Amino acid sequence: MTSEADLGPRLSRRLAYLLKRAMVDLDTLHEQHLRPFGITARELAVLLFLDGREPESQQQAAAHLGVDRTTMVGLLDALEGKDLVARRPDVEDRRRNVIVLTDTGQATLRKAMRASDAAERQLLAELDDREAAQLRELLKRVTSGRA
Amino acid sequence: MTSEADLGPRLSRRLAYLLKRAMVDLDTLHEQHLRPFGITARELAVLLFLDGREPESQQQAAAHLGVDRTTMVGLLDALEGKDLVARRPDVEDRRRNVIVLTDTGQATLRKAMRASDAAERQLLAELDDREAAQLRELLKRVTSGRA
DNA sequence: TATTGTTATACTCTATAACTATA
DNA sequence: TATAGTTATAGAGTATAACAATA
Repeated sequence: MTSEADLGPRLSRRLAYLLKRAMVDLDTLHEQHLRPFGITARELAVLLFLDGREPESQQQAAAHLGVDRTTMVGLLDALEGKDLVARRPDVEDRRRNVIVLTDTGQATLRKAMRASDAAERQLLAELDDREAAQLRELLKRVTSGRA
Repeated sequence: MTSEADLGPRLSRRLAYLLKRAMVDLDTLHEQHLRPFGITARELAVLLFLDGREPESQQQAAAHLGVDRTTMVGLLDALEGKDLVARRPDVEDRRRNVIVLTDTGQATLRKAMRASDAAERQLLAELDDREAAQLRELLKRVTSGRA
């Protein structure tokens, strides 16, 4: 999926290679599984983030998601164009837009999350349930150390 | 390192997030640890790849590494400019350049690999040796399924 | 005619600067 | 004066097309 030929063990055992390879493969799987819903993995992440929160302004959401506010504009343009989110003027500060999921957004989120779960399962197809949980747990500990 | 604020458990437990986060963190660590040697993680990968092989043409190397041949030109320009690799005209097919590590390239490779090992150890600082090996093994099995 | 290395061009992604409307 | 959203612009990074030398 990433490379067709052998890189040799010295390179293919490096952590950077293994992580990148897994990420690229998961990206490809997400692309396949999310295609029916017309959204990208990144857009799904935005929907999932908005769903679990009190309504926030564009900039608050952008800061939390770690994207630039100018990038957020385009991201929301796309999602709004698909009627998955709505921008509502903030009544208390009319400079701000409050971002909310539409009903369609809610429904799409539920279905797309099942598709994403399927993509993850396919990535981990070689592992049994205990090993899959172990991998997730180890990765979580690795990243949380530098929260 | 990646995000300053909490994303909520629904998002921060996704495999895509965990993998990307680990990769970005490792990139940052590599940047720090490799700075003294004046090379990037990607350039180190090229050096490591060349070291374990019979001399190959630019295109063969590019294909193995999964980069475009036009991208390879710039990559080798940079490495050649630092006197880490050399292009030698292939005596049997004068269209080709054979790529070899210079002595400086060999020495830099050895030192940079130790730095890369240190970057990996720092990424996995929260894990003990057994867990670190486990993570590596699980990732290897995940990716090798789609070789 | 096809292929290697190269250069020129275009495309994507993202960030910086500038504009507007509100505060 | 400062801030939220937006737009315009510029910068990396990479891919496609075109070119010169060689096969």
